[in-house]
Amino acid sequence: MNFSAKLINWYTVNKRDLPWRNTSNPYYIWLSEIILQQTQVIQGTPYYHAFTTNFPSVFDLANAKEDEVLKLWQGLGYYSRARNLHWSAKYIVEELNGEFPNTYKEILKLKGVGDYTASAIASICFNEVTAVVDGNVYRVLSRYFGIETPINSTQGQKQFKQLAQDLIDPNRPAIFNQAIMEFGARHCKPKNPDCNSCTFNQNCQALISNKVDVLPVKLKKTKVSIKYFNFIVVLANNSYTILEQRKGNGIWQNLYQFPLIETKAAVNEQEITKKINDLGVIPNNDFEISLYNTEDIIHKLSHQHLHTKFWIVTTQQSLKNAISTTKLHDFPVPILISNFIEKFDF
DNA sequence: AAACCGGGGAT
DNA sequence: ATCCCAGGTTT
Repeated sequence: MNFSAKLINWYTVNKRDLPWRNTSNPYYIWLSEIILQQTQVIQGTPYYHAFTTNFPSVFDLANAKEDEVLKLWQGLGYYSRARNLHWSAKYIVEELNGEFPNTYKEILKLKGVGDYTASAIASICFNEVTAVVDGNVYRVLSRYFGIETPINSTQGQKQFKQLAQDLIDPNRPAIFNQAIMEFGARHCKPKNPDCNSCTFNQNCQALISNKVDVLPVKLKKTKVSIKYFNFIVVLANNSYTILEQRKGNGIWQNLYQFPLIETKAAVNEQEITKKINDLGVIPNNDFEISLYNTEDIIHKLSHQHLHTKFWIVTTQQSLKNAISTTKLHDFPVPILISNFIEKFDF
């Protein structure tokens, strides 16, 4: 039996019953693929249910406000996915008459859709013979064929894409693509794969050469930078506060937060008071300040560790652009802010 | 080619 | 503490 046939046999026995496997509606498959980018199934599944429930059709998603889409995406991370999802829904409605594109080439024109996602949708929904290459596929193929080309090099990306394209069953592209990903996720795992019970253990080059634990090869780890975030939690007349929307480049684009003062090092109450005075957030600089968390909250992102202080600033002044604290839950915020809102007794 | 973009699961 | 996750975009 060849690689493809063995793989599909494994899949028919071992596949999970996942929500998006019960549909071939390209809109739902698209939602699932965007949600699952760099996201484990266990984390993405609740969001898939939320989006299909709140936006049952591409028209519903296109008609939503961006804040609504971001709010539903809150906590999932990589928020450009949500913004691009919304942009693409409007594009499909306005430019394509609401009809989902049905070829790899046309699907690729959607924002937030690259080679992997276009291949996945084209194969699963339209039986186009386009091989997917995700993290699972890199791992399975690098091990089975003993390929040591770094998977995050330009050469590696081309090599593995071509190999997957050579291997895909042209008669069953949808099954093949899902099978190789499921096999990577469930059996050929990053750590401690069960090679003894593996259907490929007579032919796996990594197992034969004792290289299972070094494949796939990946270049360089990015180093983490440390930042110091001071959120100014205004509490005016015990019922109003201030939020700002993050603009421009950087993390959490278009999400909301308490006014942020970033510093180059940890600051004390005196220093932050001066900075608040300079900003002129509170009329007449008439406020009292206290630190909510005595120990910095260290919020860890892939490339940054955010050493965070929440400063509680109380005042009796009336503020412009203030919102009722009862409305705080309506805004899309980073999980760091959401956790604070849940804990703090507004 | 390298940097950037989140949050959480698995070990 | 480290690696990884049904990756894509920007610089």
